[in-house]
Order: sequence, then structure tokens, then C-alpha cells
Amino acid sequence: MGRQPCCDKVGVKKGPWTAEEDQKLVGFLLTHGHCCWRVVPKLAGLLRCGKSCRLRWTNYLRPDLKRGLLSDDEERLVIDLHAQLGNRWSKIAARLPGRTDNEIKNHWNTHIRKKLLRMGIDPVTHLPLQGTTAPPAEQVQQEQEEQPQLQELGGGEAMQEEGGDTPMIQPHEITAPAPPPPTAASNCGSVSSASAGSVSVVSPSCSSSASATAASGVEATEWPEPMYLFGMDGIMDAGWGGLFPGTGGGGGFGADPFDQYPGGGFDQDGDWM
DNA sequence: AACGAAAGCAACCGCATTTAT
DNA sequence: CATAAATGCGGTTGCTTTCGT
Repeated sequence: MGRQPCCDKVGVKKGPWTAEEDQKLVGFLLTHGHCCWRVVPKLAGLLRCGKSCRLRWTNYLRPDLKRGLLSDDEERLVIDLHAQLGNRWSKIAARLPGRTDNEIKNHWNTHIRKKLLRMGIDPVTHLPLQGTTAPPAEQVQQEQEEQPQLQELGGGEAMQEEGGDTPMIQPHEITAPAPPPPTAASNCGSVSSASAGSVSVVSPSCSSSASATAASGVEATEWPEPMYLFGMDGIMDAGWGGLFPGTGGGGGFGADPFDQYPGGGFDQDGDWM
């Protein structure tokens, strides 16, 4: 027997997720968890493939996700791990809390890979490129001007984007603890305790309250709705700006929402900050 | 100011692996 | 043990934004 599609192709919506869909998915998962992704969209009232729901959740909606560019340390860690593991993005992501394989993969392909190439390093083997053995001197100089700290992976200077973009948000800025708002407090790590699935967003720092919350299920059920009652601006102000990029899809993050709304959101433990 | 090219990112596709029967 | 189904993973695509001319 041939392999069946993961879901019915007919009537399945594709493309960028809308805020309404996000709301349904987050609300459902925080309340019920996911016993199996195949049935999640049906139970959540979504016209989406279960696969798509899983991807959306793991890459975008999980409360424990960091957002923003990778820090200098994270980038070095990615390079080191890639040298050891190759394109095992999920394995690499497992070593970077709050980061997803997709995010790391994209960052590698768009930033790190190019940097290594300009440095004359094969991004696959992590060895000096054959043939030219070294990039032209002016290229090296340009590279050093752009990424001086990459030459010495032990350096601790904050890395900037190519072209000298505004500094990325740093991990310590993301994880600075702060008292969570009442509705969001229940959000931290309430998923897996209600879930038989594998995805866990339980945060050690709030696991006790999370278990209590999950036991009641009340707040976990209620929080997504207030999030939307904020409206987009309110959500942004609350620091989950990356959660609902609108319906534009694609490059909706050309402007980092954290640049506009710094200091809010969930840290890697799912704590509100 | 307008246009085209390049960059960046979210999402999709298909294969591989794991789990259940 | 064999087969089917579900899930996970990596590669790729397409859309949006940004930058340069």
C-alpha cells in the first residue's frame, strides 16, 4: 500500500497563518496539548494540515521561543556544532534553548554560510577552501571590517549584522526576569502537562504554577483570548510581537518587532518578561 | 520617485525514521 | 516480523522587505 498523504489535500488551507488561526491553535494546544498532530486541526477548528500546525507551533507559537537574531555566542555555538554534526539542524537547535531548527537553518544559509565563504572557509567541511586557499586580500580586509570578532571565535564582542545593522537583541536582554502579567503568567509551560505528545514547553522556573494551572485548565484556556483583546498593538506591547506578524507572510520580519517593542515577551523558560 | 535586484524569513514538500498494530 | 501510519527532519520555494541605481 502506498503512503497516504499526511492530511486531506482537499479543503486544506495553505500559506501564511492568520492571527485567527494562531489564536485557535494556541488556544487549543495550551488547553489540550496535542495527542497527535493529525487530529489537532480538526479539533481546533482549523482548515490546516496537522503537519502545518506542528510546524507553526514549533517554529513560531511556542511560548518558550526566543526571537530576534542569534547572539554572538549562539552563532559561534552553531558553527561549532555544525562542524561536528553537519546539517543536523534539529540536533543543533536542541543545544540552543529557545531556537528552532528552521530558524538556525535560515540563519546559517543567509548569514553564517556567507561569512564563512568570505573568510575562505568551506561551510560544509569547515576547512580552508581549496584552490584559492584564501580569499583576496581586500576581501579579507572587508571581512575583518565587517566581522572582526568572527576571526576569533572566542571573542565576546556583540556581533552585528552584515552592513552594520542595528544591534540584535541579546540573550541577557531577552531573559531578564520580570513579574508576568496575570493572564500571561498562566501561560508558562502549561502545555505538556496536559499533553501526551512530545513537545514540551514546560519551564522549570514556573513548572509548579504551570502544573497547577494545567490541573485547573482555566487560565490556560483563557489567556489566548486576552492576548487578542489587546489588539495587535497590545500584543506587541506585551512583547509577543513576533507572534502575530500579520497576514503578510514571507518577510514580515524585515523589521525586527523587538526593535520596536523591546523588553517584552517570553524568555527561553517561558517566563514573561 | 520609481524600478529592479538582493536579502531574509515563514511555510511547504517529500523523504527518513519511529511507532503502533 | 511485516506492514501501515504518524511524526520528524532537511531542503527548497515563494513572498515581502530592504537596498542600490
